[in-house]
Amino acid sequence: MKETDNFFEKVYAVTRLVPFGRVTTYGAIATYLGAARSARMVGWAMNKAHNLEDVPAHRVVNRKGLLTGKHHFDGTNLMQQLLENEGIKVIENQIIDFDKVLWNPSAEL
DNA sequence: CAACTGACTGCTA
DNA sequence: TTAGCAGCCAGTT
Repeated sequence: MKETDNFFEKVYAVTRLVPFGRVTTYGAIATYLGAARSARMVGWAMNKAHNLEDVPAHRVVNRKGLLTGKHHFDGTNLMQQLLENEGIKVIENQIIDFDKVLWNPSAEL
């Protein structure tokens, strides 16, 4: 493939470092990587990452706490199911107490 | 070769 | 306050 996956590689690394029961946003990761305006690229990285079991893409949601990417998972509510499995409450694709489960790499790291 | 879409975000009306 | 629009990078058609 490509060796310049530094950006994507970092996305995978941060996503994998997300603590149990916590979630992060595309913007948070993008900003942490220095590409605040490239939040979409994070989503693109997740698209490829969803093939990698090592990358908990279900812990990555948009800034509203909405499970925008759940549609990309195998099942229809697989992403929501995984989040609930971690103790995160999700209703109608929206994370409850999103501010409490939000994990900021720039702040925590 | 050119244009559009896409797991988003932030600003302006 | 809520709603709408433009900007960004990369991949696909």
